[in-house]
Amino acid sequence: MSIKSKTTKTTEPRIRLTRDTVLLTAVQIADREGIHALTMRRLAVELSVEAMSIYHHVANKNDLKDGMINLVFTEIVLPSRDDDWKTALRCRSISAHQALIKHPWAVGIMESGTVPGAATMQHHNAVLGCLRENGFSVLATAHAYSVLDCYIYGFALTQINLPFKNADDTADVVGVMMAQMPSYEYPYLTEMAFHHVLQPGYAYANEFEIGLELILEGIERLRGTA
Amino acid sequence: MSIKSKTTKTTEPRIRLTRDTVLLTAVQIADREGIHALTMRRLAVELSVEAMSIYHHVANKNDLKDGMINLVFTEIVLPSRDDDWKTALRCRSISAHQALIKHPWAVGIMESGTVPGAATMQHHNAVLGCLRENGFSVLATAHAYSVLDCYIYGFALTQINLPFKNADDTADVVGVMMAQMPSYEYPYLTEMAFHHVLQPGYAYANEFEIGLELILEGIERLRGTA
DNA sequence: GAGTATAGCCTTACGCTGTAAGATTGTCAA
DNA sequence: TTGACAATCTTACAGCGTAAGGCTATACTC
Repeated sequence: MSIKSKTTKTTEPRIRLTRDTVLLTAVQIADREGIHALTMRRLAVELSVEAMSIYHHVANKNDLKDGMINLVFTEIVLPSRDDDWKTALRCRSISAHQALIKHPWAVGIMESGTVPGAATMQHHNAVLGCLRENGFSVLATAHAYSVLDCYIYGFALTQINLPFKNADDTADVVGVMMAQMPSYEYPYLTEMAFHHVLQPGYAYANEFEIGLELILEGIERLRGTA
Repeated sequence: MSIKSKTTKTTEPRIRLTRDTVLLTAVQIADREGIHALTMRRLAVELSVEAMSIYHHVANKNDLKDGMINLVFTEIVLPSRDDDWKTALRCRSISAHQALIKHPWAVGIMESGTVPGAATMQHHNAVLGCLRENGFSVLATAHAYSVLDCYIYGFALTQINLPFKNADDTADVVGVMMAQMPSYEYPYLTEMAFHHVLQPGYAYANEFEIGLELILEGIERLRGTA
């Protein structure tokens, strides 16, 4: 029973926005309907608020995106100190890949200088630490981290941009592409399509761990080098 | 002297647009001023034309982007048949990296299902051929191509999104970042900054060929496998 | 409890975007 | 010369991010 409740016009208690609810709702919209559906007005509707109210919790749309990216990093498991470095990095890499696929807009909006948030910094620090504490020099750590993360981001980018999302799609899309072009023009592309991509059970996502293992083995050889 | 030239109003001969000039001009704008500066009206001005005229040569802005991407692929050298597979792939990979850095918008607009153009298809076909003709099975080729190209795209993405562009920038940006955060909070990040990134002569771009070599060696081990 | 400052939310408005619809005009074939 | 058609232009619209400023519920002071 508030003081106001006896007056004729019971003004509803204002549900107050927070930066976290704004970011979380934005991520949900982007996940469900794509990053293009995420407009300030659309976000406002979802928050039962007017568009301009959001600007009291984020500086602008770029700041909103930065916060969203940081939320994605929150989901990535840090390399565990209980495992050997290779296992730890493998788990963390698979987790990172999953997060980027779960939020397919993330890798796309990293362009144009995002400001790293706390979770992002913590993540980078932990991965660097995993290498440094296991016999990698500073230089070797830099090399290893670069090649590993570039692969993870590049794979996610590639997978997300594939025109097909599942096995059924694949047959359709590849079928149309193959029909449009004479098979003698791109023979190796055609071969790859028929002898690999169109085979039952094919899914590009399976490729991730194969490349990951190749790179982890390469990183192993960096250990102990200057 | 056209027939019309004796009339009072000498109508200038219309300079006719072509898809190629539209695409080329669009690439120039995006290169010079960033992809955000590339609007249909801005492009129209550059072409001395009204915005809607462009739509007679491209279906819509997405089609424009597809064409631009294909133009970028045009610049990437194909793996040479005169070299051994490793040299050929190395040259092509470095060339691809250069093209993506020269047109930093390219990797960013590959999102959301671009339709591959002829140059793109030819490029993929040639790289696949380079592997298939040198003792790689279809499966090994798929693995090799995936890991290699993911690395190239991921590296370009990473390099482009770095907050600093040159050595001078680096000192500034890292300096500000380090000042903002207590060094004990992210010790390994701090170490990497001071002992590697801030060292004279540092440039992240140099990292590319190191990771590339690591991956090429990994690919070599795929040769002859099923 | 009353008064007041302020943070949070809303209203209005502006210049920008991509592009649909249809008028107009330059060019080329007959 | 004429007619057809393809290329270009004009106008218009809905939706975008966000600047400026008004209103009000809440929280702090006395």
